[in-house]
Parts: sequence; C-alpha cells; structure tokens
Amino acid sequence: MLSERQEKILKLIVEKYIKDPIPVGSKVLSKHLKCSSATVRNEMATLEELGLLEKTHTSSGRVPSEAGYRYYVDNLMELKKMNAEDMLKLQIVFKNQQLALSDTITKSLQIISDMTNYTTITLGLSSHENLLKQIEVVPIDEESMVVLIVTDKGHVEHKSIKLQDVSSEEIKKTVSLINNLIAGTPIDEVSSKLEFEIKPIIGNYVKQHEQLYNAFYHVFNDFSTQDVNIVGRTKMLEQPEFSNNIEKIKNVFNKLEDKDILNSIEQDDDNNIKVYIGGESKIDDDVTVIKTKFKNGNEEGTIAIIGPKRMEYDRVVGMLEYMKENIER
Amino acid sequence: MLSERQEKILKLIVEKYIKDPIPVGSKVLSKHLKCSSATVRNEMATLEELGLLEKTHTSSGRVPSEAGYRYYVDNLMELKKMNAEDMLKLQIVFKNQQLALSDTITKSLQIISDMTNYTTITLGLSSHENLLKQIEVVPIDEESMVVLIVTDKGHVEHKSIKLQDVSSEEIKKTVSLINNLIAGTPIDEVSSKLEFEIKPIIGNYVKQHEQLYNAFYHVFNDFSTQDVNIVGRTKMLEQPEFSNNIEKIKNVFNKLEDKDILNSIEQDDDNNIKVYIGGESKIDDDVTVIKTKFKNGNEEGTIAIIGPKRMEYDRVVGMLEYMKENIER
DNA sequence: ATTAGCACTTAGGAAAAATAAGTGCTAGGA
DNA sequence: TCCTAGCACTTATTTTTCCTAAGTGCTAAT
Repeated sequence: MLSERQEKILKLIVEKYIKDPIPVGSKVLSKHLKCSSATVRNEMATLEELGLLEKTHTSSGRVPSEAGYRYYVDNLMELKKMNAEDMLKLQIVFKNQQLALSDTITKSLQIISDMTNYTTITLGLSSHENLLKQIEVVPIDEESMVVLIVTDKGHVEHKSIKLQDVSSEEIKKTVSLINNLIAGTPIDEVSSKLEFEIKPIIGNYVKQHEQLYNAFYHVFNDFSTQDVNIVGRTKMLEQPEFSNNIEKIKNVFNKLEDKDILNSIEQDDDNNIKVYIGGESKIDDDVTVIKTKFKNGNEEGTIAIIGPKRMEYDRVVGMLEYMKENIER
Repeated sequence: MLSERQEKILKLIVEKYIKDPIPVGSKVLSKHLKCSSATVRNEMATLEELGLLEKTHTSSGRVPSEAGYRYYVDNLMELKKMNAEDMLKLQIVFKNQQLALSDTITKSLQIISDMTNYTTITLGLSSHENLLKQIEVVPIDEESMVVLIVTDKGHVEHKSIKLQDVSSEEIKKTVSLINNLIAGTPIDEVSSKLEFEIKPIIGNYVKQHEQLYNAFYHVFNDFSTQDVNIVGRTKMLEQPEFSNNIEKIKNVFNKLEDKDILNSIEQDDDNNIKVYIGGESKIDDDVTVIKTKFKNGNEEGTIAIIGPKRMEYDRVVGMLEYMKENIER
C-alpha cells in the first residue's frame, strides 16, 4: 500500500516523464512537494524496491517501470475530457447520418490520429465471426463481373472476376444457390462448403462449372481474414523513443502487419476500455495499446490507439471513451 | 563524348557503388582495367569535371552523381533478364485467368517488392480520366445499402450508405436516372452533375429527395481521386541511405501519401519505361522511381518501383519490362 | 600517354579529460 | 521517529586530442 506522498511522487514522475522523456530527479520533484530532495530520494528508493520505478543507470533520475505505468493507469490517472474544439471536429463526422458506421469510425479515427500523433486501428471481427449474409453479382461486360459479399456484421467486400462462356442464367442460379444454402456460414468456412454443397449441384447443369466454382472459391478465399484499418502508421516516427531506433520502428511496423498480433487485440473479450502497457501489448516493450470493443446493432468491432509506452494515458482513454459512446448510439 | 575507358570506369563505379554504398577509389578500379591507379585518377578527375562523378570529401573515392546515374541508365546499362525462379513465381499469378487485371497486378507487384526489397506502386487513372460506367445499388437491410460504382476503365468501388424512409422504388428510379443521364461523365464531375441533372428531377417525385441526393453526392465525392496501391512501404527502411536518417524516411513516407506527387508520376505520358533519378523523382534526392504505363483493353494505369538512387537499375528495368509485357497480353 | 612516388586531406574511431546531473548514506536536528 | 543538509561517489554525455586508413592531386620520370 502506497502512502499518499508516494502516490503523489509516482504520479508526478509518470506525468513528467510522459511530457518529456528524461529521467526525473529528486530535486525537481521536491519543488512540487512540501519536503526536501533527500526525503524524495528515500521515497523513490522505496518505490523502486516496490518495482514501480527504474533507474537508467546507478546515478540517474527515475523512470516509471511497466508496473509503475500500470499503477498510474489503474489508480492515479485522472481522466481528461476532450477539449471543445477537438470534440467539434469529431461531432461533424458523427452527425452525418448517411455515413455507414464503418466510414464514420474510419474518419473519426483519422482525426484522432492527427490530433494525438498516435497510430489508430479499427478491427472488424475476424472472418470466422462474420457470417455470410448474401452475395450479389453485378455484370460489368461480356466476361467481367463484380461479386459483392455482405456479412451479417455489416462488413462488405467486392471482388472482380472474369468468366468465359458462362451464361448469366447460370450465374444467377449459382448465386441464389449460395444465398439459399450457404448464407449463415462463417466466411472462412464458405470455401469448403462451396465444394461440398454447391459444386455437386452446379456440376449437373452448368457447362463451365469447374471455372465457376473456382472463381467463387477464390473470391471467398481471398476474403480478408480480418477487416483491418490502420491510420497514421508513420506517427510512430514522431515519437522520440523510436525516431532514434530503426530496429524498433521496423519491429513495430512488422507487428502491425502481423495478423496474429492484431487478432489477439480483437480477441480480448472485455467490453470496457483496456490498456496494454509495454510488454503487455505484444508489439514492443515501448509500445502501449489502448483499445475498446464497440457494438452498434449487429455491427461490432474493436478500435485501438497505439502509441509509445509514454502515451498520454489520461487523454487517450478519455478520447476512446468518447468515441465508444458516440459509436454505440 | 566519353572515351571507351571513361565509360568503363563510370560503369564500374556505378555498379560497384550500387552493390555497396562506399565511395570507390582508384586502386580497386585499376585492378579491373589495364592501367595504373594514377591513370584511373586522371580519368576520374575528368569525369568529375563533366559532372558525372562526385566526391564526398576532398580525399574520398568517387560516387556517381545524378548525371552519372543518368548516363549509366541511358548509355551503359545492360538489361538483366529475370532469373527463372522469379519468373515462375510471377507466372503463377499471370496464368490465373479468373483474376481481375487489378488483382493480378497487385499480386505480382507484391511479389516483386519482396524479391527486390523495393516499394512498388500501382496507379489507376485519376478520377477525371475515369468515366462513370454504371452504378448499382444492392439493399442490405431496412436502411442500409451498398452502392457499387463501376468506371469505364474497370475500376470498381463500393460504399455503404443509410437512407431513412426511401422506398426501393425511389432508389431504383434514381439509379436508373443516373445510369441513363450521367454515365460517361468523368467521376470527379459526377457530384456536380447530380446537382443539376438529377436533383431537379427526383425533387418532383421522391419524398426524401434531399437525403437521397446527399447520399449519392457523398458517395461520388468520397470516390478516391486516384486508385493507389502501395506495397512494401517499409522496404525503404532496409536501404542503408535511409536506415540512418529518420528525416529522410519521414519525408519519403509523407511523399508517398501526397496525391500530387503520385499524380505527377501518372501524368507522364510516355508509354515506355521511364527512370526518374534522385531529384527527378520529386520524392527525395536519394530516391529513384522507375515506372511504365500499361494498357489492356480499356483498363490502363501505371506501375512503378521506388527505391534508393542506388537502385539495381538493370534488374528493375528488366522486371518492369516483363511485367508490362505480361499485363498487356 | 602512363605511372611511380609522395605530400597532403579528411573521415572516423579510440582514448582522455572535463562536466553535469543525480544518487546513497551519514549525522545532526525537530 | 521522521526529516534534511551535506558530501563522496557514480555514470552518461560532451569535448578535445590523437591516430589511422583510405584516397587524392601533382610532379617528375619513363
């Protein structure tokens, strides 16, 4: 259990370090407290023993440890409300009734990324959680057509395909077969269902059934395993802990492409705002991910803000709360 | 006019420097020539006077100047054929008949980016060169629907919109009005045409005409001004001239988001392969862009490979030639 | 024309020295 | 018992100095 003074010191150190990434010394802190630097030093030593602070070298000031940030986020942080100007910018997007939810989210996260200089991510549900709702084929010309795939969670994708010597009758028939027999199936199982439920049937009366089957097979196979939208990747370059360290940048960029990592963010079933600090983020020891699930009607997904461990937690959590509220109504 | 020996020296320097980015000295070169290092030094001095070589400091070896690379590309370079293994990888993509052209290109450029460690770009024509071919509306549920926009150049986009209290009759009617009256219009002019040609008509018999008009207006307004696909952005981080220089990286990343820059690549009307070296690239003095237009039926666009000025010109030009050939038939 | 030889230049790395920031600990005071 | 002034000590950082390796330009001889 921390004393009031210890908490105050920890809070000061975290907030100071977030503003400016240099280790914090006892002298500056004593100015904000009613005690001498020597006393602060003693307290800091205790906090270090508790694992909440760290030194970069024997005689350096203190830096928050991962546990220190954790304690700050869980116990000390005071949420920051968004300022009116920023709110207004977002309201313009939220007020637009004609926008599909996914566009609303993309646009608002774009704005947030610019305001904060952090990377933002939207994740739809993964393809095994999306059930096929319907497909539609729109002919373009002789050979080409567009296949539209709609899932129950409101996710839409289109793919262009080419078919030779297949009549529009045959296509229509196949489409309605798929809509009748396969709708409701998780997207990532559709390809295999096609093989066992559609292929045998169309084999009987579609001349080019092999080709038709192949085309649809690929359409579903290429369906993105996860609906991901990352905005402001390069914001990471602005953060001092990365701008001197190409290896870290490469690592972060690569992790952002890694389906498994993104998936694990989405998999977390907590509906509230959750903060993954440093190692917890699975991205990089110096990265923090703050995320929340959202649900609006049958559309659901995850939004996340990714920044350095030195992220402005109070501000970002506030923003995410605001986003979630607005999305959900 | 360069002597044969001077050309040989220039070629050696360029190729050596591309392999390994350290200034090339006279001693190493003399080993590849039938003359002493002193002679090479004299020739190098001449080449420097001609502006084809540069020194990094008074007593350093030589580095090709922009003009040096230019001379190399225009006069000295011997095209390199792709190796069989790489060719095979690409053939698998090109052989797939069901893939739409744009998917074929995306996939093959992905492969090329991996093989070369350079960034690749596909550019469709800009929105004023794409004429609206048709739109199609697919209802999803009570309120939501997907609008599919198809251009004459084969570019397809979809947008989800929401409409309250608009009957499917009214929508159908509006869609067919648009298809009849506005098809053939450059995409970026559609919004304004909607206002003058569609709005007045639907105003008469669609109850929620304002809302309907707004929805379509936004759909076309949000239509990407250019169909861009960038693959392997982070490959740039692998190049030594960037991996030590965050500012350069930021600059390049920012330029890659800049519509004007990309547009100027696409605007160039040369149908052959074109090489923009350093400053010519408008991206960065250390960046080279190699691009070519392609045309297949009515689909056309530009593909480009972006790498350091120290790019393997012979290899990349060869690849791009191969790509172009395959795309065009 | 070519080349051997040599004085000269510069970047880059290692070592040494100076500086600044901050710590832990001791001993005295409230 | 808690707090604090004071001081010796540690370490990163910066600056300075020195050294080396690589390569050049120029001159004089072939």
